[in-house]
Amino acid sequence: MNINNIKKPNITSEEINEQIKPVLREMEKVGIKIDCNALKRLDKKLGKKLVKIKGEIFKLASREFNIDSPIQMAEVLFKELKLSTDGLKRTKSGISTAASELNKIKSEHAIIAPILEHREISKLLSTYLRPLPALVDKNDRLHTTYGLETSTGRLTSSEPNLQNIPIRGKHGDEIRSTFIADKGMKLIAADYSQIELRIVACLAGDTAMIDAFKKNEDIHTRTAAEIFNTKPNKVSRDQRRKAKAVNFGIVYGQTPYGLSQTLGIKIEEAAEYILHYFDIHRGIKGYINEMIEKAHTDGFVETLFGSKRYLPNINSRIRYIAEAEERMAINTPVQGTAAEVLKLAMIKLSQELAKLSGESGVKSGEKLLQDQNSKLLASSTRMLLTVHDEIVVECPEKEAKKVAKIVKDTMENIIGLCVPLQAEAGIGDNWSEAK
DNA sequence: ACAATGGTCC
DNA sequence: ACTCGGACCATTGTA
Repeated sequence: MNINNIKKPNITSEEINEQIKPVLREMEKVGIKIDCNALKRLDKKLGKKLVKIKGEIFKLASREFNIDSPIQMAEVLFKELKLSTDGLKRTKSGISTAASELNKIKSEHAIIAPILEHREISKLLSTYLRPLPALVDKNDRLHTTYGLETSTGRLTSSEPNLQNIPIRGKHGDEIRSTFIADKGMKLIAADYSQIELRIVACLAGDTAMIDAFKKNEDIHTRTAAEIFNTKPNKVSRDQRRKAKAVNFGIVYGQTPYGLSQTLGIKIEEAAEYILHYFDIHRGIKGYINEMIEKAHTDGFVETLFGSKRYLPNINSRIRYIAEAEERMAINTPVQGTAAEVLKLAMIKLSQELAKLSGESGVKSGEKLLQDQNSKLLASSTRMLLTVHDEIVVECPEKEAKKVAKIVKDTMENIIGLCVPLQAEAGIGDNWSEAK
């Protein structure tokens, strides 16, 4: 890896993981408050809607069946209603009824739209709205468990997973807004902007990309201008959307097929975009080749802080297996380094926030003030959540602005890359508002 | 109890 | 002919 663009870290990934552990245990213990009543109201509202949609689906299918069963769904759609199956993905047991596939035949029959809506709502009900209220403590707070065992170095969150709480979709905001700050407190949500792209720009030493980030340009617009041979101010919304998918895909080792699926365009068109992209971004192309070559010869790749991922099947004669590991070889250093940067920021931030409750707290060492002090700590500033490139903090209302600045500054200055790191911090009474 | 399928997040 | 990076969880249906 060409690390000439980056200062050599003086800490290893193992040390980072040791230091993040107590920080995570503390976050788990504190938990985050949710508005159970709001959650139950939403449950009721969407529950009613679901019943209505169910009726529509049965009417259009001319019979009742289990909508949650892909087998029965496929039978209704493809045997009874005889919807076309060509171009649709197959599963072991027949035709796939995944949303991405149903979207392709949406115009064929009026039953598809309510099915998709049913899927969306039943997902929210069964995974979030119903289970979460049952998991709160006596203070209405949810406590997740963070894990360190991933192949890239990212954190996991389980029981409950608070890293996949809905944010897109029709009801995303409604659900996020049930994650609230305690009385007298505010939530601060801060996330890195395009941290993975910034990291790959540096790992790859891609001059065009480094230049863009240094000038604080809109990276997707710039990419669009590049691949569509136009000026940034002439880029259309659709061109920017496509360029965003291209940028996104770089980090994943995206293929023309994958990009065509994501964008719903022809493979040939996708291939053109990618080729044109690599023509301009020689650094990125070089990085990809370098990682694949390293994985073939060494059997592993590594992150900036030295976390290794072994790829034992990269020399497999079965092509798709070898190719899968080649994509991991491309992605792991990027995703893994981003994870390390976030962990470092969390470690530093926990220290900064601890200092904060120290200064605003007790002035003398009097014994009497000790429980006052512990009360103060209970309502003081602390980290609650982390979601891969985001940190959520809770703090007293009056300090929110000050704390937001500390969070943002800590995240942005945690490491000197070849391009600036940027973090956006928002303040609100709930998670949705704070973003 | 477990595999398959599908869906949510970054 | 067919595929993209990393997780966790709910439901169905079979063993």
